[in-house]
Amino acid sequence: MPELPEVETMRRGILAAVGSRIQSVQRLPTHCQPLEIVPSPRTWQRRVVGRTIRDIGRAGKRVVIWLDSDEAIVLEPRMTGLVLVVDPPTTAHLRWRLRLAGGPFAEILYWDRRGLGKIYLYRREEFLHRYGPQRLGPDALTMTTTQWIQQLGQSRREIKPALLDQRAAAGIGNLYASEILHVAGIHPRRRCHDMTRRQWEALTAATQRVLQAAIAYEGSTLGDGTYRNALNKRGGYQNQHRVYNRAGQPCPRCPQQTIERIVQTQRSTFFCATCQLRKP
DNA sequence: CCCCAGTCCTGCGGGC
DNA sequence: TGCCCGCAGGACTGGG
Repeated sequence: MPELPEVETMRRGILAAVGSRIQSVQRLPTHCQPLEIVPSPRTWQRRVVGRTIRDIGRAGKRVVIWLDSDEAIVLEPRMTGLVLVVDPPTTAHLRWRLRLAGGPFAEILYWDRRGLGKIYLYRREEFLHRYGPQRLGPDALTMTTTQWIQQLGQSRREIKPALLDQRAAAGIGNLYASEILHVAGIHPRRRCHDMTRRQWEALTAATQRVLQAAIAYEGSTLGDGTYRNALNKRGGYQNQHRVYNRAGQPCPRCPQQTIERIVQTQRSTFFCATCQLRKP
């Protein structure tokens, strides 16, 4: 479930590791396979051990650890991955460990219950190709109205599935797509090419408002309690959700109406049919 | 090119 | 009570 706010929280949680030196890198017990780690463990040793962490960034929903060798470790948590500097929720699903020296953290851990996540090691050119503008759109947090219209203004798709397309905008997932459209007052089935400039402006503002607030609350920890920050603490934004997982409950903007759940491209969408109009 | 369905994976909750 | 099935949705693949 980690989307932009959760991954940004992970990034901030390990940011103080900048300047630390990597003492070892380990794949943890094989009984928690499969977790794809590319390339081979030997290559990891050779290219990573002894390097210093120069910067920690984010590429959409991935944490990027930049080394002084100009290589990047990319942590892609997908559904249930966590990046931790303290003991994980369980030892069973601990997948990967970076031991550090010379900074505040002894280690950075990667834990993943379902194991859908991935970890990559890229040289700068590989990274730029992999996450270049062809593969990954502008970061949703700072995207402008002009960029939104450039990316999706001509598309005949419905807006909600389009928000999940990482080539259009990087970082939005299923939860925040519904939240953003409710704040913007846009119907999830509205076609992109039918949206007015005023609606794109509303979408831009809503995206920034929702994602920034979610970051301030350190992300959303849903009912299963999986998502945690780097210190294994829950996020708080789930208490601010307007529509997500709230089918049948009153709309926060028009309390006499109830939130509806529909399915678009095999994924749940939550919205209010009264204040999210299909027409402008 | 554009878009959608299928795939991976685990834990949980509903139904019987 | 115990079992089975469906569902949750990240990113990617294959195909219409």
